Amino acid sequence: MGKASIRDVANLAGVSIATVSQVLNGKGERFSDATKQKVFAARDEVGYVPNASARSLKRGTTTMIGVLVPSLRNPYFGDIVQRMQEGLPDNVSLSIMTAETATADQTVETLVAAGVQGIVVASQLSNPPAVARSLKRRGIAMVVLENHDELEDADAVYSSDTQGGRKAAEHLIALGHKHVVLLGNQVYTDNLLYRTASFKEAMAEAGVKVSEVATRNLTKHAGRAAAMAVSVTHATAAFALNDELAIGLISGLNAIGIKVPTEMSVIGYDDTDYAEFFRPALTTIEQPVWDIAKSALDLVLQRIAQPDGERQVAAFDANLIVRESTAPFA
Amino acid sequence: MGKASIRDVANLAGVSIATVSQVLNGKGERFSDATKQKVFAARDEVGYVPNASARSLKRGTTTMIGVLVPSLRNPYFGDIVQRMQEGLPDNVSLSIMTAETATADQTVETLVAAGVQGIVVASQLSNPPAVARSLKRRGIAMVVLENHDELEDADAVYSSDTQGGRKAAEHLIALGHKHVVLLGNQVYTDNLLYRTASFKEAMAEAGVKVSEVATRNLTKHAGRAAAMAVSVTHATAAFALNDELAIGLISGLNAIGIKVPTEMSVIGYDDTDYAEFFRPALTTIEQPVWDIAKSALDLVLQRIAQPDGERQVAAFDANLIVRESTAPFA
DNA sequence: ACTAACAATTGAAACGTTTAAACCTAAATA
DNA sequence: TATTTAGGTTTAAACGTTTCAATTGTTAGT
Repeated sequence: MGKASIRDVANLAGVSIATVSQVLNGKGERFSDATKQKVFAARDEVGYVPNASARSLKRGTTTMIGVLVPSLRNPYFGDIVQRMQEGLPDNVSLSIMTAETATADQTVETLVAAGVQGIVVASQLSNPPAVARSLKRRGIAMVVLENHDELEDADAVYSSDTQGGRKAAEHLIALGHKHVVLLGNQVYTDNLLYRTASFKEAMAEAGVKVSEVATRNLTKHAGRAAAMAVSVTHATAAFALNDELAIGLISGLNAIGIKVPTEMSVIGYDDTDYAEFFRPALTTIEQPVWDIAKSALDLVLQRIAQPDGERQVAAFDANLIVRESTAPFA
Repeated sequence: MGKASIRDVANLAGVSIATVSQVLNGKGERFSDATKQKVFAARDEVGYVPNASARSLKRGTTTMIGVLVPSLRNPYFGDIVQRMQEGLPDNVSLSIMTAETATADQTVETLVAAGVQGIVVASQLSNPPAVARSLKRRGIAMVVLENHDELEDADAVYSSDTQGGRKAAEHLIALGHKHVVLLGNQVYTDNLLYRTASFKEAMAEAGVKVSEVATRNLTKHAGRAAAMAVSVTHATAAFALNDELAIGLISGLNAIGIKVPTEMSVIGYDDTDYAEFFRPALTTIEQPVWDIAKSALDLVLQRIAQPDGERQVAAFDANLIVRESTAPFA
């Protein structure tokens, strides 16, 4: 009834547990075929599956990688996680957790306690360098999905938010807008900080006025709720900090009778799947999800294999995708 | 350098490892305050975190629950997972994996090997009753997110697809449509089987013609690709097996100049967040995600605590949400 | 026949915890 | 004074593996 252990297999096969272990782990070059057969047969008969705890206790290593994202409700992160999952080597598995800023540090500890070998962090930590240092000291690999210069103790992969913010700005400038709103969270994460800073900087250079409208978070609902606040600024274009927000904003704008893009242009960020399908199709800044996910996975795996290599950083371009939600200022 | 063990804490504090263990696990009623302080201080100094493998090996129990969903790219599942995550008791964690039909069985084994205590399965298994039996024999709790009558060895939670399919049909019938298309996957899962069967049954009763258009999968892209095939049927309404498909279909229809809902009505399934924000806002069948996620979590936890109780089933209603993507047959 | 080499298998220690039981000391009771 | 009680702490076994060194047969070489 209780799960079968290696001992049950050994007894049934009439061999020692050492034999069972070696045969089942493919170290069985030296064992006779007869023995191997007996072991496999016994394994199948009792339905033996190695106890993961015991194995990783002995081996001193799990084969789990933790992934920490803010929310799986945002398809951007769903996509990242999905892609990492798909690219996973056979013997390793992902432990996915979600945590907003407030609980991110604590969730990292949960992951560590669960025995992960490495962590990919997309959530905003309270103090990334400190967490990175602590993890490194404990021999756990960490790669962050952000551009943080002071992060000496963690590998990083990101697409340039500085570039993305600027491209969004330049697009709006090129369309002739003179007053835009920056729609975003008030609890800035580092990525968003770069994104907004570069946007504002570019706008300042061009002499375009930017009004800021804060939101509670970066969801569609928050975007919709902000529509009125955006409209009273009398700006002619808006930069939403992500696509979710943009979609919500457009929906809200629509509800109060403001047409996008004729009366107001909206540009998003991320280029999630939905951007293309939404109507008006979203003009947005593309983050190369596929590359980000793949690099993050590669980097963390590599760091686990070789803890003391040089710090690695993979930076990708953020690209403007022009669709229907932006138009020239008439 | 290597991670600190309980022994390091004990040495530094000048006590035995038993003391450390007991104090740190709150069994320390009998220990003097002085000792407790020393232990805590030592723990903090060396940065000790209990080794999860060793702990669960000894305790004979992990605190991990596996979740198996088809894809995190579909916000329906993202939402379910997110909600389970949010409702999680403090000491337990979720191990989320994705697997389409082909690999679902194997992924269950991966989860088992990782030491989960229970599994919530939303993916389609090759042979659910067999998997359920096998898991039960090994003392692992399982709850399936589907309505499967022969599943004696697993708890289940679902919203009635039979009801949902019928409600979708009735809505279209009430609007006066005489020829509709059923847009869906050719690899039917059990849930979808009920969904389509009841839809077709209701349509047959009402004497409405239904044309079937198969898709490769249930994604937005598949929906868009099917637009032409749908249009050539000359049906006046379509039932898409989920919202993703519906969104894709509408987008595709639009691209070939067919207006929704004036020229064709489209109804989806799931009522994901996007249904409400999409334009035209999606008429769809709501699945009570919150209830489903919560019940699934409760049930699996309960089953872990008490493996030999009566089989539990939680069934919810599926509700029609009328928005803008359906209109009377003109 | 005697050793050497080899093939096949096993004994036993170790991984880091938890926990029941045992132990020690000092104070309380008889 | 002898004995119990209680408080405070430790000993040691166990959990299920993996793995190195040791052991047993066998066969080959001289």
